[in-house]
Amino acid sequence: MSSENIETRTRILEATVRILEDHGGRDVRMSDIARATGISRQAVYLHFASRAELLVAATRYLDEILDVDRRLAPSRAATSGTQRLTLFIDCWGHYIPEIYGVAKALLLAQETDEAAAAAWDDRMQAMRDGCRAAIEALHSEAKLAPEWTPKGATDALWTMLLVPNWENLTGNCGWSTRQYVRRMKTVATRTFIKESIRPGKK
Amino acid sequence: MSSENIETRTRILEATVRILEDHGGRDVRMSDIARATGISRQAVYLHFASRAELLVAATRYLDEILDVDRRLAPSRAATSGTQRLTLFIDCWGHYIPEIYGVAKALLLAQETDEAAAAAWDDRMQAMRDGCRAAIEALHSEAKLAPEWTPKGATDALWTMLLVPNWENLTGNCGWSTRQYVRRMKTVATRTFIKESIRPGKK
DNA sequence: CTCTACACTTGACACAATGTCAATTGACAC
DNA sequence: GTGTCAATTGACATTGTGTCAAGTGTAGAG
Repeated sequence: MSSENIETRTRILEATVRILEDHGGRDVRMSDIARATGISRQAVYLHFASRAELLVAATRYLDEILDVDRRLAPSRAATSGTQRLTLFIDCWGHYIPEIYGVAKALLLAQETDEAAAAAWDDRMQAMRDGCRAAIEALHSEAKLAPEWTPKGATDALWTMLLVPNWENLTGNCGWSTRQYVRRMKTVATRTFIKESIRPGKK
Repeated sequence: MSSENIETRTRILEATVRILEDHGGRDVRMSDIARATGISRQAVYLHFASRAELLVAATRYLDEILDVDRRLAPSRAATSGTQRLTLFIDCWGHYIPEIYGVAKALLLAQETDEAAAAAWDDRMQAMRDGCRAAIEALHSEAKLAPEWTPKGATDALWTMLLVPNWENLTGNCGWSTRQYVRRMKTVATRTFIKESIRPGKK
């Protein structure tokens, strides 16, 4: 039955997300996912053509559950560029830890797999759009620091917020999510907002 | 003869560095290195126990050639924290493109190999020391922005300067080395130096 | 001149993990 | 009952690392 089909597919995705979170996205084989789902390794291939396709589907599945659009609403509704920037960092900083396992797996798969690379790239471009929107908002209010063009500032902000940086700061440097959010706001505020009108600490 | 031995070893390292630079550190197999050296694949294992060991040796070999210590001298000799910070970024920004191929290969190997991970980590800790020295210099002159502790600022500066960020900015964002250096100085200066005494654009 | 040492070669193989293929099982629907 | 379809089992191709064993060629030592 087709509902069986879909049910199994969903069970695979659930197991994939769970096991990737557990293992931080590393050392998870197709056979591990199959075992966690309770089916044979080959059965996974009846639903997903390749490991990369499964990872991409798991990413989408997780995003649906986490409801990214709703999370981004506050930033989109911001009444100033400064607010938009800090609310975006808030949103992103709390989002990363929830997707980290799956994101890391995709990030690793990206090195060897075209499809995974494209999926990751697509995701990161969406994040870049959020950065650009915040920078554009600042720019249109003439609050962007004079050293920056909107494009340069977007590049810099985007890069700072990339997952490997979060990984380094929370993993190797021991920052908490709270510290990450607070300090990335500090970096972004100090770096991009013209000092004459810069607000004090949040 | 032992000199033959060392000569071959050096030829392998030369070929490794060359081929890694050519390929941006990706898709370089032991057999490719052997072919580029002009020996059999197995002969490479007579000189290096594993791919990771070869990559680590290639990194050291390249560092010898590039004379990292000499390059760092200006930053070390800086008379102010601000100068130390910007000279460090200068040095680092011009160093990365020269080591990128080998660094990227080590970075990729790191994901699957303990020894490569340790070697990379060691290298990055050395870079972190440079960051810490610059931040400490600022701190001791009371020029560090009040939002930051020395440790937090070191973490943040270190993370910003990591290789994957350079990769994203120069690769995906199209920044030149000149732009990278200039803009990273802007980010670091604006982020970490107390505004009352911050200098104008370099 | 021969013996030995040594770097290197050739070819075969173990090992992981992905992905493919073919034959089979079991359940449900008509 | 028969066909359909998901899933199973087991075998196999592939790719790259790393290991092993036997053989080649050269150079120095006796």
